[in-house]
Amino acid sequence: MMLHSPASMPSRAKIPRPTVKRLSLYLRELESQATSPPRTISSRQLGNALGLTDAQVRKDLAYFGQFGHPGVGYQFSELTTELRHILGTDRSWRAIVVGAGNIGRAVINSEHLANKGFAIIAVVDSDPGLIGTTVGGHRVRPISDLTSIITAENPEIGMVAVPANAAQSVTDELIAAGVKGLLNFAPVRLKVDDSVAIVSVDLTVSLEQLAYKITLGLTGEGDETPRHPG
Amino acid sequence: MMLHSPASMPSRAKIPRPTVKRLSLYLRELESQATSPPRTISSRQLGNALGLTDAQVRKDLAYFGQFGHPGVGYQFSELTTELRHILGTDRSWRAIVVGAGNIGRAVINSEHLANKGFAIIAVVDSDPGLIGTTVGGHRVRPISDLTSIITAENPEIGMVAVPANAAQSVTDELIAAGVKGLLNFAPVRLKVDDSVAIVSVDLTVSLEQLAYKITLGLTGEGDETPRHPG
DNA sequence: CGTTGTGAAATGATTCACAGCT
DNA sequence: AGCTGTGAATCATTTCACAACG
Repeated sequence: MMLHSPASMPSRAKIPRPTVKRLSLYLRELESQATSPPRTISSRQLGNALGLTDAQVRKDLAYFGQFGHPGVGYQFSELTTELRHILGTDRSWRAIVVGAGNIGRAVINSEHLANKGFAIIAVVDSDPGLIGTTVGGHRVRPISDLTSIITAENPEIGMVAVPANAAQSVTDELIAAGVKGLLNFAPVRLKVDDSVAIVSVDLTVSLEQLAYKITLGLTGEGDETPRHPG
Repeated sequence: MMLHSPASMPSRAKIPRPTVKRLSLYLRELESQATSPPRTISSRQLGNALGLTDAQVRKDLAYFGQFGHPGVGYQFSELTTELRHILGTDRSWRAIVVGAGNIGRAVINSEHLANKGFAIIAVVDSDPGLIGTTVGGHRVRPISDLTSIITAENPEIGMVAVPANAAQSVTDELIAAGVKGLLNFAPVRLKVDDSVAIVSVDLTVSLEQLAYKITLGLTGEGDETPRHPG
């Protein structure tokens, strides 16, 4: 089974950053149409569903291989499998959640996590009032156990769901203990050496983007819209 | 007082979409350094804090006016005020939250909302088990009241925090009732006419992006990193 | 002198357009 | 006929480099 890592592939063109985000959308769309026939979908159909051009869809997919069938389109099952493989959700991931507050609880209880192969192996918090309580089937453990938990269980992912002022120290601990990636919900830029991948979700930023768009009368989703429609 | 709407400005250059996201980051950084001196910050300092080049910072800000002082930099208070004005968070916004599940509760309880001028005017849900309960000081009301609440209170924003299969119908109702913008947490692309602004937050997409980055060994935040560092 | 604001150059991403396969 | 994959062209964004300013 081939991996999509630079070393194991002969040498692939550089992937535009926006492309990877769209791969998630392609997969989401395919999965939402999980109902049986048709067994194939064309780049035009897939693009229409997401507000993208057919050329964009084909170009994105072609960066990773030749999954399509000329005259036919893309097979649902084949493309779904490929996208999961590219994105890495065809394997299982383990995550430790730091912070059992509002956001932490929402993430822990999200059924989407498990569906995508993400397993929460532990939940920790610094609040004595939360430690020992149960959240989504997980007993909240003291944050002082963070390093020993990671050493023992070796999760690849740390989810930072603590207030902004605690985020950097939590991050430092997670990295020192050996996590490979961070999902950051705190509204700060985390300073890290380049040994770790980061994806951030910031509600404040999203709200400001929305306020900006409303004020200017910009409509639609904006990041998924063809630039030259027609 | 000038508005940053197309009609009221003499005619401004087109704003790159990535620029607006960075404006939020600039504001976030300024606010996190709210402690007194220094009273000014240079484009280089601001860029360094966010992993951006100084030129990027200056170019972004220059799209909206001349806020800097040559030889000095940008004044904290002045730039903060301007950014809030551009992003629209110097006025107040009202939002109705649809869905009092995991995500809905997290959003409602987020203190950042109120800090940024976003007021929740109502929470509705379709689950009889939730209706009547209190979430973050708000009594959960039946979703059948959605339209009448909007008609009466006229919130600009609807927050869609319902399962994917309910998201489109909720959206249709929100738009018909007159909201101007949507913050969508459901993992679907909402189909809307172009009378409404949308910003989406999809945890599944974020997780997949993270899995992809870890698999490829990509490090850092990726969307905020200078392309030609040095 | 250090720093901004900004054309011009360089880089990156999207769309076009069409050869080639089914 | 319908569709993919892709080089070439177009469009968008970032970086460079420097004049002008305090």
